[in-house]
Amino acid sequence: MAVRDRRTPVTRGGRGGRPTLEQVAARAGVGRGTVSRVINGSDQVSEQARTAVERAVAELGYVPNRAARALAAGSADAVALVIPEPETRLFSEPYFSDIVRGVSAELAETDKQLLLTLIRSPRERERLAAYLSADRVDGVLLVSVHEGDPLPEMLAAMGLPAVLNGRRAAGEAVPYVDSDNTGGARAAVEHLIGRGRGAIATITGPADMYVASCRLEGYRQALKAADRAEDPGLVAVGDFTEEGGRRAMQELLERRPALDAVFAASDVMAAGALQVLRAAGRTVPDEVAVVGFEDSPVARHTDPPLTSVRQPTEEMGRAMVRVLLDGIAAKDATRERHVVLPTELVVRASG
Amino acid sequence: MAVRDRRTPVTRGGRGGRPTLEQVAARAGVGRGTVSRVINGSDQVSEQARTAVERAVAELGYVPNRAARALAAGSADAVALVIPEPETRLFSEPYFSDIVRGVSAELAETDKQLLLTLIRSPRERERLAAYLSADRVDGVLLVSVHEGDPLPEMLAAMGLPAVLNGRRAAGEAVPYVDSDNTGGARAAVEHLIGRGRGAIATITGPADMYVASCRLEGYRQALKAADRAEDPGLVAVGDFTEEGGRRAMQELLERRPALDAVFAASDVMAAGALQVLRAAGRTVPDEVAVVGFEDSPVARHTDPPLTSVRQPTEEMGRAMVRVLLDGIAAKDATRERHVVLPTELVVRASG
DNA sequence: ATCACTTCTGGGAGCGCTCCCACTCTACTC
DNA sequence: GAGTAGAGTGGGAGCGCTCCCAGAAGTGAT
Repeated sequence: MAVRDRRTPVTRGGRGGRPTLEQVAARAGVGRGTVSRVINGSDQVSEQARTAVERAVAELGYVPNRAARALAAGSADAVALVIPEPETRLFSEPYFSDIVRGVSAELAETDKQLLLTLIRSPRERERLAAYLSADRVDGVLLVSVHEGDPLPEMLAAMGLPAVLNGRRAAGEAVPYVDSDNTGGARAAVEHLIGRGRGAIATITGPADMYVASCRLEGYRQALKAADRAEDPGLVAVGDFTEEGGRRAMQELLERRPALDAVFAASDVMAAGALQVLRAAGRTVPDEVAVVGFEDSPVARHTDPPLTSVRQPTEEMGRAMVRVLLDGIAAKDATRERHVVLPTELVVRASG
Repeated sequence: MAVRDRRTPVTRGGRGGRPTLEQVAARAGVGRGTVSRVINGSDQVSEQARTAVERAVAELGYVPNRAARALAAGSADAVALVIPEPETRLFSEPYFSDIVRGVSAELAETDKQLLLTLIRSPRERERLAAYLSADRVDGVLLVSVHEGDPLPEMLAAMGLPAVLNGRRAAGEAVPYVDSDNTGGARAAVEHLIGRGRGAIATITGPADMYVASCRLEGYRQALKAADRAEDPGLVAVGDFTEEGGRRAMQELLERRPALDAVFAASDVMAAGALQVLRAAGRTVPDEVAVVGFEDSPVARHTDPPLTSVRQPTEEMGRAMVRVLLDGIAAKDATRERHVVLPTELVVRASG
């Protein structure tokens, strides 16, 4: 007689007695191994056994227990989406929502789960690594990591695959998915040139942000391609906020009153610029054309609606997952996994 | 000789050999049970043992293996945030972002993980229940569930605690956290009345949505409280989209050209109304005052900026988690868990 | 019929925890 | 000094899987 009856033989904690793999095996008249093989799509199973198991699974409504599987297999079947959330409420931006949608969509085709982690304090940041290390996730998607953030390197050291959205700097080593910021900016400015604008100003993001420098680079490329000299007086630095956009526009107006176009490195800054232009009595787009970047909802609600550069945000989310899964599968080789997706200019009334 | 050397004694799959509870026990010179007790904060541990274990944990950098814990304890230490995502890209709305932030913030204090699940097809919807049932989560947060959706009842039948954000209908039985839609609408309309507006129109949401009827009810209450008769001609039905707002405004203008105020049940519809008013040559707020609902970013970027009713969205997220954890803890009693949070009127230039 | 493969298959062992029983101490009480 | 509670503790059993090793069955060549 076995010594086992202090606990009810039925499942203890969880929701009602879900069937186990063992029960499926019994019902199908096969061994556990065979059921496991069928569940995991091994081809080392006879058709007969397969059908028997599949029927049993259906009849019992069997769903594998994730924890048990993770424990036995040593993998988590989950990836984490980590979003550092500094003072600004970055996550509120539709940009992130779109990324999440893409991620979720692509992940739905796997049976991996999506674990959402917002980091809102340095303390949480520290605990994160420990959390992630405890065999809880197979990989990490990092959104909006800033230059100098040690997280990617920490993950790499732990051997945890990771993917960034956006490069932290030129020559980013960690796998990433980015949009073609330079090309997008260039297209925007070329559009302005094509419309006959002569004095095209730009409001950039902070100089130490790589996106910002890419977009500025695009602006320069377009000017150069059109054989125009670049006038430093037409470049003002913003900080990706509306207020920053206002200040920068003010500055530009003072320095170069004759400007007839502005390319802002973000829609929000463009919105700020629009306000200043109006206050200064300049009509948009007649006297000054304005183009933004991102094609956020804001762009549709400014007056006039903003011409802007659209990023394939959702697709970026999807691509991130593909790159990550790739990295998880190839566990060893740190093969170059860099994806840059094209942007698209959306022309509206502002320029 | 034991029969165990076909597999390396070291951990197999996962990232490098993380220490196990057993190793911590050995190092601290205690049994597994004691370590477990310390980790889980039991008070049945002597100070001496506790310190020894704590030191060992620190020295080894021990982090409990989640899968093992879940398997042994029969609980998942995770909750799912389920977001049905119909045609409209609901998730992009800042509203959801804010909910997520609240949820995440509140959850960070527990050691539960947040699992994000977007449902974008009926097929995914069907698979969801099976997924959730496999002991994968301890509870479910449901965002934006529509009337007639069987999900909450399915979860209840499975014994899985769930919390809704927003009621599906009056007398909602499932635990929920909602904002005071009626009160918010009432405050908005009272504000309009207080500013001396005489013919106050309203653009409502779809009649079959409970939120919509609540906001309409608030409109009515305010009129009644001011002893004003309600004019059906001043009520137009929208659908929470910008286009719907435009149509409704058009309709109102045709029916009641003399109206001098509009309360729209959402900012987006208010934005649409604003466009129509401008096209019709009406100045806002001089000739017509406009108030929206939600205080979304759109409200800050319309021209003029929109007076709107702010919901404590992030706090709603937090409250949802609290209610859910409560439900998980009290596994049996389906005690009334209904929370309604107050709103706040944010006055801007539009009315 | 025999041997060597190849394909399938059952089931033991073990993943790292939590639970809980049995047991050892201490500190009181009478 | 025996008797009775606790308070603390160790460790066996088991959670539901995956892995992998032996074998059983089937196939073809000799």
